[in-house]
Amino acid sequence: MMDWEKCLADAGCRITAPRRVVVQILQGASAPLSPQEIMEQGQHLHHKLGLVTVYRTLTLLAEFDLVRRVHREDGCHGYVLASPGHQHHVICQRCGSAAEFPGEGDILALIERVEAGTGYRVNDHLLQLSGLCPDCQAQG
Amino acid sequence: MMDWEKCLADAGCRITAPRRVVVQILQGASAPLSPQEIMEQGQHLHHKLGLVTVYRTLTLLAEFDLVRRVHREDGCHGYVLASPGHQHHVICQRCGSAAEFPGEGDILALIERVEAGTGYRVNDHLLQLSGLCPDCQAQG
DNA sequence: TTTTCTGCAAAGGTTTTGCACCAAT
DNA sequence: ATTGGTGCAAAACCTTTGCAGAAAA
Repeated sequence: MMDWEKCLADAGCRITAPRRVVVQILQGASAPLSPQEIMEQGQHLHHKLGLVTVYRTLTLLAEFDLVRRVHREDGCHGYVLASPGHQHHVICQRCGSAAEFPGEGDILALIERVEAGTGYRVNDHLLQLSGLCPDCQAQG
Repeated sequence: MMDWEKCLADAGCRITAPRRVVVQILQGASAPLSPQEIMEQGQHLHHKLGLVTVYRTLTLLAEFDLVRRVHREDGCHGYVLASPGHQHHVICQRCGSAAEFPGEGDILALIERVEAGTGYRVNDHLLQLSGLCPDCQAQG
């Protein structure tokens, strides 16, 4: 239905019920979800869904850049659907909701300065902001 | 001897041999070390050093911002001594060495733009670059 | 039919907790 | 002497792996 299916199919991967469920849950999520959370929510749609399959599906989706992995304070990883061109997230410290922002321009300028200053060649970057979403700010 | 001791002592914490060892190992490290690695190296200085104590020491040091936690590809966390004002690191993907860079100026500008664009209030940020250090670039 | 995927069970690795002993103040 | 720290063992996690059965192509 969506082009993640084409993306997987072109690579010789099969479109299965568990994979559809994982994507569907992520599509309805406003915050990064842990594999555990994806399984719990996904079992309402496919009650046989196992945690191992969720992990394997997320790994697969991540290989195709269809999902992005973010670090959560609680130690496990969260996953969000990747929208092309918007590679970074702000995560609310209170309710966990996430918003994307485009930051490539600023980052590239920073990276150039770092390369000049340190001598390192920078291939990748991890940028994640945290704070309070508008709703949680209003609730004081 | 150094001011981390004063920092802990002022907070009512004791200066013990294991804590001295953890700090000493981190002082001699050029790359972020995992708790396991800190324990292994630290046991040359204090052979009774236990992994649990390393974890607790790192947690304590992190509370005082004396040490910074970075994410490693292998899933565990790495720790580096924090130098005030230089809050970010570039990590070499090949040899693991790390360099610090000051990026506050660029980051603050970015954060202001994100706050304006998303409505979130940003309290904290995680920025970590990875690439190749000068030595590893030279080695092809 | 053939190959891939799934799900269970079990293992692997990191990090945390409980508790008795030890050490810094 | 008190209080806090240490280290062991064991628990609690998150995540990965092996394998037989199920499902997609």
